[in-house]
Amino acid sequence: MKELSKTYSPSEFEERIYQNWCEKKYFTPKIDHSKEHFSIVIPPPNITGQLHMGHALDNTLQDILIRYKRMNGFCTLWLPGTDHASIATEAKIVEAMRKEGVTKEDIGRDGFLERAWAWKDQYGGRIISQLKKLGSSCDWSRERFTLDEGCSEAVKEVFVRLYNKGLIYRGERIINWCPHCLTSISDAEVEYEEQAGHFWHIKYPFKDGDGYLEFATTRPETMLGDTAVAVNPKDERYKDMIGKTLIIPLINREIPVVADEYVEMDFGTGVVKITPAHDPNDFEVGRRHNLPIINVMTPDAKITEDYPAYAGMDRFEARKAIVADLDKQGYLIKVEDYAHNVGTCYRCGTTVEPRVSLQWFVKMEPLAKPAIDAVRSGEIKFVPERFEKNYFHWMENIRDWCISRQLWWGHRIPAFYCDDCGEIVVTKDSSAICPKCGKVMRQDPDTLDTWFSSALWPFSTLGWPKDTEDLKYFYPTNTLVTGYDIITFWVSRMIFSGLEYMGEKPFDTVLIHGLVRDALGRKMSKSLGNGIDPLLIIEKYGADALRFALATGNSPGNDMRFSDEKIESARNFANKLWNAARFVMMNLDIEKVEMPSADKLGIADKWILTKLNALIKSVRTQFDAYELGIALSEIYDFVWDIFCDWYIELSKPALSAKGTEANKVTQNVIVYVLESILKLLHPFIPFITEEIYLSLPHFDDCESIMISSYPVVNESLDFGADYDNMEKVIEVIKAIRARRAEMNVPPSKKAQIFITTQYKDAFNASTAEFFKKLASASDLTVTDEYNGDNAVQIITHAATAYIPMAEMVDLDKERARLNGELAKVQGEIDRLVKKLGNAEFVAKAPQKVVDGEKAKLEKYESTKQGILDAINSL
RNA sequence: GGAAGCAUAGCUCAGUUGGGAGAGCAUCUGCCUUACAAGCAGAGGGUCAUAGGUUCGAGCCCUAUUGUUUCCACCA
Repeated sequence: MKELSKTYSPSEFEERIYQNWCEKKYFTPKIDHSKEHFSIVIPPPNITGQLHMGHALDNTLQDILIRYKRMNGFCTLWLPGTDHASIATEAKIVEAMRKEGVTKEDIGRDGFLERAWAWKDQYGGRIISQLKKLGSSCDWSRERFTLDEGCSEAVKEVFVRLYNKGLIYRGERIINWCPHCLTSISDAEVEYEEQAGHFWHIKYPFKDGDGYLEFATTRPETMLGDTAVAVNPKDERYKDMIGKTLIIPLINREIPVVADEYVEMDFGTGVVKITPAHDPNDFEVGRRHNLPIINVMTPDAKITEDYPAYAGMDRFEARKAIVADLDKQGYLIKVEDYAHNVGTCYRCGTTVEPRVSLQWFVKMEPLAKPAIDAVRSGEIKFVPERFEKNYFHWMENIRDWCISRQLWWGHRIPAFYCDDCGEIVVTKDSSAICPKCGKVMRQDPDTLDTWFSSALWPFSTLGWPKDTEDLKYFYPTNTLVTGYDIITFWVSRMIFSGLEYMGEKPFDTVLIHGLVRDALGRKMSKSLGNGIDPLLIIEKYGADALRFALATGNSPGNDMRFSDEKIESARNFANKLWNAARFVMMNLDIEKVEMPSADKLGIADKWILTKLNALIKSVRTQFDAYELGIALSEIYDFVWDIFCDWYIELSKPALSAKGTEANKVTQNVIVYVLESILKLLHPFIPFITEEIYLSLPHFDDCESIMISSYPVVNESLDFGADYDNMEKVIEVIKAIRARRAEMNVPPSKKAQIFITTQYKDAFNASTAEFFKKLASASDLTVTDEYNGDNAVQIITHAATAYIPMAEMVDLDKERARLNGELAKVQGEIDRLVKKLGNAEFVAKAPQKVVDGEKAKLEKYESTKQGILDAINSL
C-alpha cells in the first residue's frame, strides 16, 4: 500500500503503467484450448496517418471490449497492425519527391520502392506509438503490416485461386481514373459532390445539310471523342433522323444518329451525344451499337496530340476553348446554369475522368451471394442492425471490382505476359517462363487495390494460407469495430473473403460507431482546421479522460460531438475517483481485507452492497448489448452519486471511531466497493484504475487489475429489507436538507430533530449518526408523538421530522405551505385512484405495474396523513 | 431518384421489450461540512417537432407532414 499524490495528475503514472503491462506481457495471450477465445483485429491505420479522433474512438471501443473479455476469463487477442495504403502513401512520397525535383520515372521502380520502405520505417511506427499512449492492449508481438511477407503471400494465394476459378479476369472496361494520382480507382473510391456547372446547348449539323440536331451537355470538351448522337427509339420527334449522319463541328467527324432506350425523352432535348471513351453510360451505348471508342485525353487529362487545336490543354481549359470556338462558329445555342454531381477521387479530390483501359477485375456476383446470406441468416450481425440495410443494398447491386492500380507501392499483380505469343500466366512464383515459347515473361507492372489486402486481414494476420495454431484458435474473430464510413470499402470485402477462402465468416459481430465531430457538429477535417489532436488532449487531461469522454454517451452507430466541456467533465470524474480513493486510503489501518459476516454489517453497508449488485448486473447487461456508453454512465452515476455522495459520507462516523468493530467492518466494505468500482471501470479508464488498485489492499490476489476478474453479482450480499430502510433514511435526510436550504439555514447551524415514524427499524439510534453528519442534526430523537414547541415540520411518507426552531416558524406561512403540499399530494392521489379504479387498467396491465401504482398510492396516502396531522397541530 | 438516422430542459445528449420524463454543462441560492471548489447542499427550467392512429395507457409502436444530417444511385 502506498500513498497517492494529492491531486490527480495522469502524466505521472500512465506511461509507467503501460510500460509495466508490456514488460509483464499481459497483452500477449497464451493459447489455452480449455478457454473460449475472444479476438479482434484492428482496423489497420494507414502508415501515413497520425492518430486522430476517429482512431481514438475506434481503438478506445476495441480496448474496452478486449479488456472486458480478458477480465471475464476469455483468451483474448487484439491483433494490431498497419496498412500500406498504396494510393495515399504513394501520393505523399511523390509529393515529397516533387519538392526535391525528382519524379518516379527518374528513380525507377526499385528506387521508388526503396524510398517507400524507408518512409514506412520512418512513419509506420509513429501511429503505433500513439496507439500505445491511448492505452491500447494490443498484442504487439503479433503486429502485422499489409505488405509484409505473410500478407503478401496471402494476397498472391488469393489472386491465383480466384483467377483459376475464373473469378478474376482482365478486360478493357471503362473505369474511374484519377488524373492526379494517375491510377484507376474502384467505384467505391469515387465520391460524388454537387458542383455548380453549366448546361451547354449545342447543335450538330446533318451531313446532308438538312438542319441540325440540338442537345445539351455538361462536358462540351468530350465532343472530341463523340462517335454518335443518340435518341430514344420511341421518340416521334426524331424518328426520321435515326441512321442519318451528323458532322461534329470543329473536327468534322461524321457520326451516326443511333436509337437507344437509355435516352430519356423528356430530359433536355431528348438527344444525347455519345462519348464511349469518357462516360460510363455512353460506353454501354457504344457497346450496344458497336461504336468506335476514341480516347481524347492523356492520363493526366490533357487533350491528346490528335487534336492540334487543343492539344496539351487541360480538360477544363479545353472546355473553355471549345465552347468559345463553337460559339464563334454559331454552334452554341445557349448556356444554362446547372448543378450536378461530379465524381471525385476520395484521396485527392480531383475530378475523376472515366477512361477506357485494360484492367483486372474481380467478378463479384458469385462472391456476394454467400456474403449476403451470412448476414441475412444472422451468422454475422451488425450493431446497430440498421446498417445491415446499407450492406445489403451495396452487396445486392454490386458491380465487378476493379482491382488493378497503376501504382508501384503495393502488391504487384502476380500475372506474367509473354510479349511474343501473348500468353498469360498467373502464378505465385516471382518469375515465369512462357509455357508456349519458353521465353522469360514480363510481370504485370500494376499493383493491387489497397483494399484487396485489407480484405484478407482477419486471416492473413493469423498466418493464412499456412494452417497455423493462431489461425486454428483465434479464427473466426469475434467483434469488428469500425466506422460506418468503411462498411463498403472494407467490412463487406472481409466478409466475402473470409467466406470464400476460410469457408467461415471472419467475425460474428460488426460494431459500428459514428464520426467524432467538433463542438459545432462539423466533421473534423484538415481543410477546416477544426480537428482536435488526441495527443494534445492526452497530454493535458490524460488518456483516461480522453477515453472516458469518447466512450460516455456514445451509442452504436451515432455520431458524437467532442468538446472541451466533455473532456473536462471526464477529467473531473477521474479526479473525483482519485480523491475518493485517497479518502479510503487515509482511513485505512487494516492490513488484510475480508468481507465481514452479514450480521456484522451496518445498514449503510448493506445498502451500498445491494446497490453494487444491481450496478454489476446492469453493467453486464449493457456490455452484452454493446451499449458501452450506457454502461459507463451507470458506473459514473454510481461512483459519484451513490458511492461518493452517500456511502462515503455515511461511512465517516464509523471510520472516525477507531478501534470499534463498526470501524473495521466499514474499512472492509469500503475497500470492497472501491475495488469493485475500479474493476468495473478498468476497461474504460485503465490507467487510473490500475494506479489506485495497486495502492490498495485487495480482496483478490492479482498483481494487476487488468488480469483480475470482472465483478459478478454476489447473491449473498443482497439485503432487501435493510436496503429499503436505508432508502427511507436517505429520503428523510434529503427532505430535511431541502427544507433547511429553502429557509436559508446554514449547515453550521445545528438543530435537534424529532422523528415520528412507523418504521422504527429504519429510524433508530444506529441511523441517528447519519442525521448528525448529513442533516445538521445536533441530536435525533425518535418519538411516538411530538409535543414540543413550534417546529419546522418535514413530512415524507416514511416519517415526519420536527425541527424545533420556533423563530423560523411563521404559522401563516407554514399553513399555506402545508396546504400547498396537501393539494399536490391530493392531486397525485386522485390520479392514482382514478387509474386504479379503471377496471380495464387493472385487468390488462401487468400485475407488477398495478402493484407499483398501489404502492405509490399508499405512500401518498401516508404523506397526506402526515400533512393533515401537521395542519391540525398548528 | 432510392434508403436511413436525428428532432426531448438555454446548450450537448441519455431514455433497452409501451406503465406520469433524466444527466452533464449553463443559470439562481447557500456552503471552504478536514477526499475532492476539477468540490458540497439546494432550486428553477420540458404541451418529448407537428397532425392523426393503435392501446386501459405513447417520448417509445403505426401513418402522414415539416426541419435536419448521412449513405446509395448519377439523366447527358
